Amino acid sequence: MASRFNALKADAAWQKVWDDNRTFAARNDSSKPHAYVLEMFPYPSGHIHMGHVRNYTMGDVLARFKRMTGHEVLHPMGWDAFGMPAENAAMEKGVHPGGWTRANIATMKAQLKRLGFALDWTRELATCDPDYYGHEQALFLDLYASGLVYRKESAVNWDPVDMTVLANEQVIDGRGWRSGTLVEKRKLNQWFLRITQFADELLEGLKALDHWPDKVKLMQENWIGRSRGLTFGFEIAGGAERIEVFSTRPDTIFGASFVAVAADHPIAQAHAADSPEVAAFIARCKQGGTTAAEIETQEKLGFDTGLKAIHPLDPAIELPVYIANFVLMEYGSGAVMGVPAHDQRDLDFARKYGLEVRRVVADGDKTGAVFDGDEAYSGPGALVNSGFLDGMPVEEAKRAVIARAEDEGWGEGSTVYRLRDWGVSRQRYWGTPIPIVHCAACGPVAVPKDQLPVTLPEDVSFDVPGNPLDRHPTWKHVACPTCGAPALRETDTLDTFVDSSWYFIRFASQPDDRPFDKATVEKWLPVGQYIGGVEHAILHLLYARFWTRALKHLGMIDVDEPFAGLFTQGMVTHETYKSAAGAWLSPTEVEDGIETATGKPITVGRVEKMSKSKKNTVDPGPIVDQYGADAVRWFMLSDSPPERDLPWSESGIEGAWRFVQRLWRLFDDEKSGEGEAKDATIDRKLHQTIAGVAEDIEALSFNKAVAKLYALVGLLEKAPPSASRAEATRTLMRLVAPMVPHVAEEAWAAAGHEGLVADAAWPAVDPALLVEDEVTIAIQINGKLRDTLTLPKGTERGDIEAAALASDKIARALDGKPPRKVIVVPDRLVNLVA
RNA sequence: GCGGACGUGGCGAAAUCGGUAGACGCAGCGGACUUAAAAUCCGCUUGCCCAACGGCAGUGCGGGUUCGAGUCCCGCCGUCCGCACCA
Repeated sequence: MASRFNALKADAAWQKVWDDNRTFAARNDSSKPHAYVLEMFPYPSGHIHMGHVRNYTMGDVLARFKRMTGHEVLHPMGWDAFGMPAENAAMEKGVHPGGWTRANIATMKAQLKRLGFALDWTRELATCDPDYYGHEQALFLDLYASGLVYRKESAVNWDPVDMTVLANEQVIDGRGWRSGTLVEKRKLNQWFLRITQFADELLEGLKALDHWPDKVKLMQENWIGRSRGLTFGFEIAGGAERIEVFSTRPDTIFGASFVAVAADHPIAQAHAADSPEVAAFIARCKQGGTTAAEIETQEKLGFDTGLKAIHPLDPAIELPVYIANFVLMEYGSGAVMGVPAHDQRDLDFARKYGLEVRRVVADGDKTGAVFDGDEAYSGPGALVNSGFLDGMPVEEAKRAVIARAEDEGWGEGSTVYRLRDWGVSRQRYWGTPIPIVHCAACGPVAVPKDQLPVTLPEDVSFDVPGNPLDRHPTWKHVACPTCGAPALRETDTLDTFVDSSWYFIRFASQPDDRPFDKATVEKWLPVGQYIGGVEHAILHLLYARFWTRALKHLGMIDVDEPFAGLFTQGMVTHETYKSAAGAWLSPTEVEDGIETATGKPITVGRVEKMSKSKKNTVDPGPIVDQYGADAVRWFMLSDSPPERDLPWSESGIEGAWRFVQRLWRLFDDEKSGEGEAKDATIDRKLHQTIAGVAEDIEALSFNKAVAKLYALVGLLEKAPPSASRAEATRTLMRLVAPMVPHVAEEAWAAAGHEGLVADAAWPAVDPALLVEDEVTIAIQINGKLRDTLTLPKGTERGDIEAAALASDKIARALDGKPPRKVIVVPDRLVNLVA
């Protein structure tokens, strides 16, 4: 008598059992091998979205599987709780960022629990809790003491109407999001972490990360951007000044036709003092925001200073010196030589200002000095029109120029990085206060550790733009810790990326009196498998790697890399809908191509990332209530490979729900207990599935594991009763347990097992059952399939060939002519070349 | 602008080492069961040609290497992601 699986009831019951038994609490001192499975912790925005569900389901399957294969598993959860949205909510709704955040955490925690994740909630943390950020302040001061923290001027987006700093996100089409005014760059004194000191280590360390996606390693490599080149000086005609430039293409030095400096280069600044025109041009360069995309896509502008730079290899050549808006003060020395023929940006600039374009690298048979066209040539070739370099290939010429510069003393070979130091100052309230006091007499002074945490004041207002900490009546006024004189607290807070740069360490070890215990951390780290969105491929992951190395540098931890394995999952997407009137419609407002409210037909748009603006989001809450946690989890794992986008669909979740019911019927089916005969087909399929699913889960190829389980279930459903069928059905409970744990527990208990399936061992594989004794062999003529044969595995080449030639279809296709050549791949195919 | 990826039926995909393209799921179509519906079960399902046997084409586009290419190489096109103050 097949009953229905009541997901609502079973979900709640088993979740309570896991909670009551503290089934998923990790024990630091367990003798089992340790496994640390971590998903990127969420920002508490208010509700769990499908992306979270997908991310945490993947980690959960792995965590549960690791437990079943004998590991002590750490699978924690927490909250990346500082950030701008809380302040925006405060401005819009008049709520306190802290209250808003904590309410969101409560909501989202309940939603996560509803999905039955095997999480160790005893280690839950929120970064906005002083118990967390106080330890972070201590770590910041350790870095400060070791010289890894410093202060310098750096540009921010400035809204001149609201008189406030804007995040890049708050700059829309070059304008402040509230005021609508054009944004400017403004310099502020800010705190920086010396990540560049670790540039080389961070680059070299990538090589050891075998379980990271190649694309992420490549992106980090390009981001760090190590390049070897020549740093050299141009003398200025008739002056004492010298301009130092860096070039990765010193070989093209005879092709230089201008020198360009950044707007905030000292030479530009010096000339601004004498010339209103220069000052005006520099002011123009300050327009616009600070993002690389904005700077590099804006029109390339230059201003001829009238200065002439003397070519170091030929004093007769004088190059004009421009101030240019595309040269960055942060990279190299803030000045470049322009070689238009072999760099696209330089070519655009030269054509615009009518500068010489001289070919110095041969492009095939094009060797003339006059360079036509608007496409720079950056490929390989021999040097031409370059004096002593003529005829050398590019790499040799680079070495020759560097050698000569070092010989003659006007330059030297150097390595520069694209990576810049990490600016961590934020002019905002809802973040970790930077534990520094500014004293007129003593300068910046670290807050003594026994005075930590420096906590955020609760009584703040968001009715006017700007940083509430800065205008708070009392908070920033303190005595200098060194001399006792009246002083001011730093009112900037830390970038939230600092919070997420060590949370995985605090998960592993959480003493009250210090950030972590070294020995305990080393039991768990590195994280075995880290899972999250690819949008974090560079910044978060690089900062966390840096922070780990910095702690090692301080002797606080003996770990090089925080994440041994990394997986970046795709987004959850959904169709978009528009009403007849052209407004976006949410999926709940649409049924069968009709807008429910108006009865009018709708337009179905592209499948896109779920977003509020397109209204194509699906709230997991009601879906879980309707279909149960297992169906939602199963859907998240099915069909799409985890690194690719997953299109959410109503029919898809229904299919997943039907599968959970099918499983239950199979488990509940009384005939599975009957019969004594063995069934070799089932035995073989079962063991292939055990091995295959294990392999797929380890590789995070959940979609493939799902397909294998479907195939096994399909076979069992159709099979007549037998001992093999009964055993396979019982074994199946453990195979699906990591993915659909609630129905698995229910069936496990109903079958009379003691204990939980969550604590059961992964079934053992009989290797003898993994191999097939017969194989299907394809017979091709000229690579085209003409017939297939079933032969015993391991049949000899000659016998395979004979069997192939004996086929009627083959004989007909060959039309009596013997093949010219026969290729036999044992156990695979025969290809006859006619 | 720079950097990274992806592209296979109506849809999500599979093909792990260059060896039978489309496993598995969704949708669709036909059938069984039912007074009816739901649920469930069975069958079909890349396109074109053929009564059938079967044949031809086919993995974004154009070339190439190979007995054999979704897979390797060269050149395009399209889509998506990141770019340092969103998290």
